[in-house]
Amino acid sequence: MQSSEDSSTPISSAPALATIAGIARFDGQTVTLRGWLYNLRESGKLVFPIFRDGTGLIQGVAHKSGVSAEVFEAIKSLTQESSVEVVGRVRADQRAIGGFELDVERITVLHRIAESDPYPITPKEHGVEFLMEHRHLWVRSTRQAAILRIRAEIMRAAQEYFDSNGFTRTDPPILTPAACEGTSTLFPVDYFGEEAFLTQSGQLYIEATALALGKVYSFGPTFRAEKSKTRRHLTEFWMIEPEVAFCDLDGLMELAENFIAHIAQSVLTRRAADLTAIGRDLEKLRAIQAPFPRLSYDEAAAMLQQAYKDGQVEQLFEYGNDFGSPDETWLSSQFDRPVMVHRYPADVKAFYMQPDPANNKYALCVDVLAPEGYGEIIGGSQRVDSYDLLKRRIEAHNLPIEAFQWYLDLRRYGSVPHAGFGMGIERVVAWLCGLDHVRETIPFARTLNRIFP
RNA sequence: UCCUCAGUAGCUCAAUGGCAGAGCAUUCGGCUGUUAACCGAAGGGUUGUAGGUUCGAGUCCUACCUGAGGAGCCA
Repeated sequence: MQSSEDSSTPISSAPALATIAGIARFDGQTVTLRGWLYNLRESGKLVFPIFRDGTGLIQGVAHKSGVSAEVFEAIKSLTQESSVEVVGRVRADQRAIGGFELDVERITVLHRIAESDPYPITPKEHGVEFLMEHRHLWVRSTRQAAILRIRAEIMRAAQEYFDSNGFTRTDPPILTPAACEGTSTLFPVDYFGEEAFLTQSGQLYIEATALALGKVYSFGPTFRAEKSKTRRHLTEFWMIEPEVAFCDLDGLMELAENFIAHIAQSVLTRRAADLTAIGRDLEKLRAIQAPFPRLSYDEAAAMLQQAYKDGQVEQLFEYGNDFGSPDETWLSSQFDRPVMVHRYPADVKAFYMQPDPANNKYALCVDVLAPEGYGEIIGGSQRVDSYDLLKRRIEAHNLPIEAFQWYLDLRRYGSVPHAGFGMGIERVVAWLCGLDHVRETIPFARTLNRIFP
């Protein structure tokens, strides 16, 4: 009977299997590494193969007089990204990038890439189109791998925050019968002859589960058929959405700032090496602590109008409109941590947002704008809890009332004040990593002009 | 949908309207500590597509295709 540990037994009989990230504890010992050739340098009778194994990079060294002719030739003729199993002695060395080198003793070439069809992504520069066309290979690069590890940590920390604060994860359906806010930005699918849509938000559904379980969240992909071609947009992206019964706007803003601060500090603690590897300024992340600055829409609008007078923004902000992208960029650049803008005019916001009792021209909503021009990362609100008002809103927006009967039931049977928000994971990854574009924040980005590979 | 920019070797880019080039990658040779190593050599092209102007077009004009950045909309 084979034990499960056999899966980590080297292919050839060989010393203990090690990973590059955990190589330090094997100093002076002979180990087996499994991975790929990252790059190869030669200097006469010396070869320096650099290996990667998914956890890091390590430089190997072999001297012609130190190994058999077969081993030396095998290393010398390796091609980039050929897969190998290497046996060698780990040696601390100041000259090496990771602090350790591997004196190669034996090598098994699992798959050697032919010279006639070399690995396309070389260690030099490449353009966006070429890299996206080869995304399935691009993810092997150290930078892309680091970003994906940071993404994984952001997702883990986000779930951890809710899981350890009394929330229950309740994921809504991805196939949905009707639009939340109009159908123009939805992807239609054929559902046994009926038209269905891919979800663009699970919010309405988690309002239902929040009234069942109190504090809930959902986490999954969402789809928007917006023809947006910017560094902040994907057509398929991951959103994490909490929804809380007996919660008002103030409670929601407190939740949002504590949630974001927890994610930022977790990434800083657990993925500092990856952040450094991709060139992120860690000081900017250390500043991300609650509380965050809060601005009412009116205060933000006044700041924008003053900024126009001072020549800091190009276009005069017209009071009553939603903020444009350049407006958000300028506003967020005034702070060293995310800024929460609340109480927008109800007219520019969604039908399900609760009016401010102090002035019903305003909606009890909040947008969280990330610093450094990364834009809106969270949009949320207190929800309308009155049956009559919600029904009037649905009718005023010309939405099909039949499709919303179940949603109205939530106000018909034991309605309570409740609030929630949605946070786009990719924008948070782009922001925390300091990236130019969200296409690098997800393994395989779906954008306006790309659904390949 | 609109605005702007780009498309030349496998990749990244040059080329005043006048012989289509370099670096990297690949192959061959050299080098006993290289750090996107370096040095020498070789192979590698229907200049996105279709028209047009011109003695002559990679270069100018028109249309289309593809991509990028931005606006609107959004997370």
